[in-house]
Amino acid sequence: MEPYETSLDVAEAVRAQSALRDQLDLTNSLGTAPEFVAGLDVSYEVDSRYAAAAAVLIELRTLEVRETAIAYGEVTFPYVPGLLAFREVPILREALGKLAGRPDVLVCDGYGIAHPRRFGLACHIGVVTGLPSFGVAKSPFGMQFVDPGSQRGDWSPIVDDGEVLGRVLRTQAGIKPVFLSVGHRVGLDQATELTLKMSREFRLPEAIRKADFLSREELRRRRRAG
DNA sequence: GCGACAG
DNA sequence: ATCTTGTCGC
Repeated sequence: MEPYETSLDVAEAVRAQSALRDQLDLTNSLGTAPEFVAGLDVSYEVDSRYAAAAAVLIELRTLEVRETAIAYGEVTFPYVPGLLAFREVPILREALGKLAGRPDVLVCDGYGIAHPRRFGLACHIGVVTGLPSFGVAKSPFGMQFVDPGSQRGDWSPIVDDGEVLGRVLRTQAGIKPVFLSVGHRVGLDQATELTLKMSREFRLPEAIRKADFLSREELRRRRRAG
């Protein structure tokens, strides 16, 4: 069974998710100094059927963009909370495949293991690419947490059923925090460190921000072209 | 049964 | 996610 074939219904997707979860590696395999991160994001047309995905490769040391890639196409799977990956992974992989450079780690707009079935978008992307990955989400997704301190770098645990699944992390003083969780082959401390490193100026990590802008720009460009 | 619900 | 104006603030 192909993990993301277009004909899956919700029940089949849940089963496919469960099968993929068996391949999840929660061990940190990032070295002390990863060099390149690829940020991923998807923007949708108004009809929510066609979308643009962006992959932005940035150099961690400088936060400068090294390379970008775009994919555009129809998204068939509906948005179902907990199954976002079945909607976004195919087009994200297409964008990723256009990158010539190889990222050391991927950052997704969404959740990793802080997920109802412990297997969010960042886990999917990590497992299917084999690359280390983690997720940075903008809203709680029903997760239980207490507000972290107001300073940059302050965090509090995301807990579900007594399990620590991630962190609510303040990336900018006095600004709404982000919701961090690991995807694949990355430790929570490493993901936290990378997120802070990439969020020097804004709430969201640069790689995700750039991917967001780029995918939106692609939609605008196509609208203007016809 | 009803509301909540990453993007 | 996306539809949307003005507005407050640096």
